[in-house]
Amino acid sequence: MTPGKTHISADTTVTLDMVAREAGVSASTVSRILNGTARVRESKTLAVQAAIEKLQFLPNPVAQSLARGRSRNVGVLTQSLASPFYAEALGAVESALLQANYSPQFVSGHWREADERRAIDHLLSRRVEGIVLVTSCLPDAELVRLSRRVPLLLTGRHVQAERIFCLDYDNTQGARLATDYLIAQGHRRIAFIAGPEGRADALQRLNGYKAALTSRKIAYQPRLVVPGDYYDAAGFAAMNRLLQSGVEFTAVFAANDQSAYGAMLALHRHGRVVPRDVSVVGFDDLPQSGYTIPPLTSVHRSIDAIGHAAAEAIIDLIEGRRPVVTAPAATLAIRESTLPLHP
Amino acid sequence: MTPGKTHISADTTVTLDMVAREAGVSASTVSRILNGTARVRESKTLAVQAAIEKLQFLPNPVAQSLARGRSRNVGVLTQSLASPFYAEALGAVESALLQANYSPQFVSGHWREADERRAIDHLLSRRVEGIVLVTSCLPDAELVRLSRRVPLLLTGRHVQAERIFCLDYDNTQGARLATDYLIAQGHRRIAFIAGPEGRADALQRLNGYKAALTSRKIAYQPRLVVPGDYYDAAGFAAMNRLLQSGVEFTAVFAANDQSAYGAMLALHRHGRVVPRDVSVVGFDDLPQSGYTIPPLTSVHRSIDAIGHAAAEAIIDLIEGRRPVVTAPAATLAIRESTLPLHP
DNA sequence: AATTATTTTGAAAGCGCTTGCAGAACTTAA
DNA sequence: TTAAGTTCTGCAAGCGCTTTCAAAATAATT
Repeated sequence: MTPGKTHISADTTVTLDMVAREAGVSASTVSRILNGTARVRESKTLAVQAAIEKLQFLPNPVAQSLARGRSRNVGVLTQSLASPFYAEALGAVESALLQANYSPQFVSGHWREADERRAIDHLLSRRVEGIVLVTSCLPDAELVRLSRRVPLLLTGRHVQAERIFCLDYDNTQGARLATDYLIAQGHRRIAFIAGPEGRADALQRLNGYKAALTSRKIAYQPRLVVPGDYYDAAGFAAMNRLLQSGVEFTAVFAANDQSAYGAMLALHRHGRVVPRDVSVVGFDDLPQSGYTIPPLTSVHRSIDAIGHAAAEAIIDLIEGRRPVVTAPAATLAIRESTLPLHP
Repeated sequence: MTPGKTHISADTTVTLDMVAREAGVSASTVSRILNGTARVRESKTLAVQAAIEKLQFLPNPVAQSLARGRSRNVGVLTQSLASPFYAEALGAVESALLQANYSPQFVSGHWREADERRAIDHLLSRRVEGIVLVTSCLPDAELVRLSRRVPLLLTGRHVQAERIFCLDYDNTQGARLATDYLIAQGHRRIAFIAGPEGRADALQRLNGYKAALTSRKIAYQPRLVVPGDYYDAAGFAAMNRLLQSGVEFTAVFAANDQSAYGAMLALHRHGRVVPRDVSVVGFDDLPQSGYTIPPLTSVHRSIDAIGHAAAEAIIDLIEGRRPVVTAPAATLAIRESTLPLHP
């Protein structure tokens, strides 16, 4: 193969020594130039750069990791790569991490403790220097224990520990915002489709709903709250239950957009028109939600900002700094699934 | 810290030598036991296993990679982690790869050549042994060149080369299926909302649409075809154009589900009821599509199966085998967005 | 011009694991 | 019991890079 001006070079891997030889200097010098860890004579720097260019040298990060004793890998655990909500966050985490020259290692836990544990072991064996937990199923104690091995960035939940930083994205306040809005529109009988039991963020959303009600002196009615699990199917089922139970309500607040989609379909099936008969509000503001019929009013948080913040915080933690990040506050994207009660 | 029976051990990293010393054997022996690369006396094996257990030893994959000259990393390039369609495929790829003891390295290209190139460079520098390209923006020649460095698994497009394996997921046939169905329902004026220009899969879908028409002796009418880009917004705009242009049509086939969502909203805005006035069919069958209003008829392919197949194929390629995988054929998920023309 | 303080460099020793090679420990055959 | 086979096992040499240490080169002082 003739050595051509190819962007992608031939198969033999070029090593640092080869560069050193080509440039007529020692390996140490090349390394120093590469890492900027010491002054080097201009002329040599130039020669080395030329050699690198000529040989198309790419340092081998595996060897670097081994020599430095640092992997520059950070684990990113998500429950499901396929969830539209998390997917967006991951994109943000990825770009921020890459920018800081860390390599994200994505793994997923499928909402199962055992899977999550296995995934984390995988990350540990890969010598990650920190882990971003985009929600976690594991008990607090286990996370605390894990944090002794490697710093943790946890979203959606609060666990107190030296090396755990929790990025709260204000579920409570978001839920309040949504409920307040419905109340302001004159609604009094507001149903709530809950998230999966036992998950902190789901609980927070429920609490926000309750808080809004009580602050406006509206009695909290357990009958208006139906269980869900954040999936469309459960939202559908929940709304059916609600409709069949005969409780009166003029609005529904769903713990997330997917539940809201399901609920809207159920309403549609029962001949109830959104928003004329029932107002619906979701939570997450998926990109999708601007194109449902009708477009869904939803609690919005910049997932992108959250992802970036998470990445930055874990880097701070890894590098021994105290993270100073704040997740942006929730806002309400008002669209067409809500209407004042008596126009 | 008292050495307790913790799942997660203390901070000092345990090395193979420590295990060797603890078990009273040499490092080589430990290595051989770990890798099963040679017979070892039963008694030593036991001793080593005990030592491993006691010290909670986890081999350092970085060192392994360096020593073996193999990373066991495989790159997975997707255009957008956030796309609901790809996210699902990634999950499948991940699990298959992990199962075979490879580590997926996800990166995204954002549909931009430059970004994709950078992402690939990142993968190469990470010494991946193969790359799964869940679609690619790069020109054929570049992929061919890349394939000389590392085997490639390409989906959504066909490029001929020694170490490129293309996993076709039958866009043409899927589009035909959808169009045929509409025709069978009596529709003759079928509009088509296209995908992004220049992308192979988008073109294939258009071709499938055309093929179905001509095979039924229906003249292909360019006026019925409007451009889109696979996003909801474009689907919305496309339908508006169609409606304003005044062409008659009783059904629409959108190049993907997201376009269909946008189109349905536009129809809704114009007071056209789906499916009574217009039948709509999508492509991809996103999980979402069972919960739109009305639930969307869509071309379905098991993304999960595709992801698995892709992972297996790239492993075959890496390990020097010829992949023998076939993507499952497309089927049509018939739901409520379509109706016979004259019931 | 002779010293001394600085700045550059290279040699060499790892990082934690794998593996070719050859000697040690057992077996089996004679 | 001894020679010839087999089956284990340890030594040592890497894998490709970083980094310490001390020598070499250069610059600053007297």
